[in-house]
Amino acid sequence: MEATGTQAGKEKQILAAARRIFATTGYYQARVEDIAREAGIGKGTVYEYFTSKEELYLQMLLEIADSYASGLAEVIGRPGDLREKLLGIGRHLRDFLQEHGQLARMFLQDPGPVNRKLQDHLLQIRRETVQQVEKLLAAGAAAGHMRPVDTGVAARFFLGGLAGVLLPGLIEELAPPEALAMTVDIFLQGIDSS
Amino acid sequence: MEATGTQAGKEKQILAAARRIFATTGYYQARVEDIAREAGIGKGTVYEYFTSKEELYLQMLLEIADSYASGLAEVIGRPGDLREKLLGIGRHLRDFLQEHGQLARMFLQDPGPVNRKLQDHLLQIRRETVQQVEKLLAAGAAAGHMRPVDTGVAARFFLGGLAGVLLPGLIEELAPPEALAMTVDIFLQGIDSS
DNA sequence: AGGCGAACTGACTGCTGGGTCGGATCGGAA
DNA sequence: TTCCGATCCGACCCAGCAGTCAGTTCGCCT
Repeated sequence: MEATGTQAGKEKQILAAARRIFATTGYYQARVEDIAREAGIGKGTVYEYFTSKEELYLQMLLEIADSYASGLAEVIGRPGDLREKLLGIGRHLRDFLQEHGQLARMFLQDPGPVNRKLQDHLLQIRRETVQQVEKLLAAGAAAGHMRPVDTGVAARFFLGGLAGVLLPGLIEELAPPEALAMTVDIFLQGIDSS
Repeated sequence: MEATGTQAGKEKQILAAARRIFATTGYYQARVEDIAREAGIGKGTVYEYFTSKEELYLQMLLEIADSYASGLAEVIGRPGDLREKLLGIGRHLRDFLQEHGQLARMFLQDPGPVNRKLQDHLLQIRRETVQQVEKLLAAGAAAGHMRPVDTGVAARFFLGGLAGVLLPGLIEELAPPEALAMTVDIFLQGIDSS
């Protein structure tokens, strides 16, 4: 009764613990008992809320993926010019990586029964993201000053480049704060036609 | 005696089998027995050549990583202007992903005792790659027409962007052949100052 | 107080799979 | 042909852990 845990909150509690444990050890090395301990409950209780380790893992990743996707959509929806929006996307990605850095790499984890089920969902999110950026670029093209590059390639290049600049910051050394703006600027000049 | 396997060749044989099995199932799902079967030998024999599953895995990944790194250095060393070299890097990455697509994601796999030991080596390779590209860019800057962007950010942006354009081709749909050149062009214009 | 169901628990079970090892097989030297 | 070391093999051993379940505690109602 000392920890947070009023009835339905227990599920959240377990998910949060799972996030921490899975993030540090990965799926296979994580023991359900560790997650239970981290959540301050008994192992059996985990199975009152989730039918299996795999299901718990799935639930956790989907939750995170969805929060990322909806956050991104919100950022893109905010008013502003192209540069402002691209910066917003970058910031959103940066914040996400800061919070879920270790978990993010799990989206690229090895295949297997666990991830098979995730693939469709994650692919869907990725497609949507690319499409949203494409739409931004198409709008920019319509507004004039943009040379006629393939928006699909440009969108993927931009997103991949962002990851290339931001992700290493977590595993290598911290990316300087101005790296984000630089990236956007290089990209913008890259597609500019003025 | 039907398969290839003359003495020292057996180690290569096992490594090749390991590559195939690990690529399809990932580290944890792969059973040593499967690898042995795939290599056409008994499970015990695997342990004549490798002390453990983990060591076999490590050996395999390091081999691939090194072949990637040395191939890249060779490509960069070839004479040609900046555009030609960047294209070469892209082609090299594309070919590598085509051959080792599934394994490539393993470099980003979950943490744990297995990968800990790899981290330094892979980080080293990544740093070298970034530095080599930085050097190319610095040379381009010296040669004149290039605005003064941070070469570190630009290099990471370029490499990440390449991966963003090429990797999805494997998991999503095939990247069109011209995507590579487009990527390089966008990037080049992005850093151009003429 | 007392009774009841819901929530919780961790000792226990069964299985999976890494690593071992005694014995089989091979191939070349004498 | 015989012998011997090197190589190969897979049945066996056992540690680790997901999932179960019989028993306990909790908290609410009467």
